[in-house]
Amino acid sequence: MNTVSPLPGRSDVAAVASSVVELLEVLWGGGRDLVSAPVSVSQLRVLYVLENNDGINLRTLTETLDSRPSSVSRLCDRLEAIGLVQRTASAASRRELELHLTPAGRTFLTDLRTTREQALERILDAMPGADRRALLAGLQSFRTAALDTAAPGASAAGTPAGPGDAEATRSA
Amino acid sequence: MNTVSPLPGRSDVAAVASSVVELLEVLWGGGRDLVSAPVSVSQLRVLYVLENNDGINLRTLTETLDSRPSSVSRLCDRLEAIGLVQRTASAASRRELELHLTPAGRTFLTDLRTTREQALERILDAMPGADRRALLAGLQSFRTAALDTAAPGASAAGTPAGPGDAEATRSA
DNA sequence: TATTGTTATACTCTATAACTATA
DNA sequence: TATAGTTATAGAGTATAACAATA
Repeated sequence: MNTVSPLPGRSDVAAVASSVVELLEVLWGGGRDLVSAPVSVSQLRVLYVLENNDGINLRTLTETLDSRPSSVSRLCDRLEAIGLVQRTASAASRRELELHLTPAGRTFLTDLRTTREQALERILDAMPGADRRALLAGLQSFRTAALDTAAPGASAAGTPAGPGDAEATRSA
Repeated sequence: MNTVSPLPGRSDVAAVASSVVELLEVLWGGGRDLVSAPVSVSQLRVLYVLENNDGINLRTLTETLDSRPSSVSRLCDRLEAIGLVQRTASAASRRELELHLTPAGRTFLTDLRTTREQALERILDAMPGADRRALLAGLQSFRTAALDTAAPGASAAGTPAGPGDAEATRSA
């Protein structure tokens, strides 16, 4: 039982912790520039929501972010300008629109998560293995409780399907 | 061993988790409006730093926040205007100044922490006691590792003296 | 008339650059 | 001259209100 290589689920811990932080960002309101993101935190929140709710309209996105239509419209302007998001016409109604993550948008999120988890792993490396396992168990349980408690029926953030996922990633 | 009242360290967990998030906010960049704070996250970060570094000058505060003097100067303008921060003349040099948290500033932070920890406790209540204890142990260890790894010698955030503090809250 | 999305306007936050005053 | 702090000025984010288009 060493602290170096053959440790069970070291990057699992990083993945779960990362998803908890993402949860907190949407739940509490957001981070800032986080790593070396070319997008702001506000824009990042948009990407998170679109990742799990592809094709939603601006109104729904606004409500999910607990923001205002004008702000979200401006956000989408810039996200579309840098090619991470796309606005398309809605099939249902001609006054609505569909918001989509572009392939570049998905790639960006993947890269961001990798960067974050690597940063977390540097810290986790300095922790005793027992503590790391305790943290993993605790965070998994916390995430489940947070999802059930604060976001009943909403699937705003949280990585689509984390490695250590045994419970409800989205409850409803 | 129930989940309701006589649980060991339930608010300890909340306090430690809250301080970890505060750590992440300064370490990673910040949250947003968080609860119902009358101050922005940027202003909140200033308060955090001043709480642990009373009387520092604007240059040092700027470096700690990894920002620019002009931005921080504006931030202090507004924080001073709402009475949470005070600028005083420096004893050392006539071209420097000392930044202080006012009593109102300290009260604000105390109230904010209470609000946050209550919000956390609502989630923690939904967790099995064993998971809660594991989370506590894991987060304490994580915080220690994060302080030692990412901020060697810096004491930017982290509640002054948390309940479950056994290790280095500030390392140098 | 109600709803979706946008634009008009204003304030905060951030940053680069220019400025004042010390040292 | 170098440093501490403050003002320009400009871009991004947010919000309220007014507007166009659709239902």
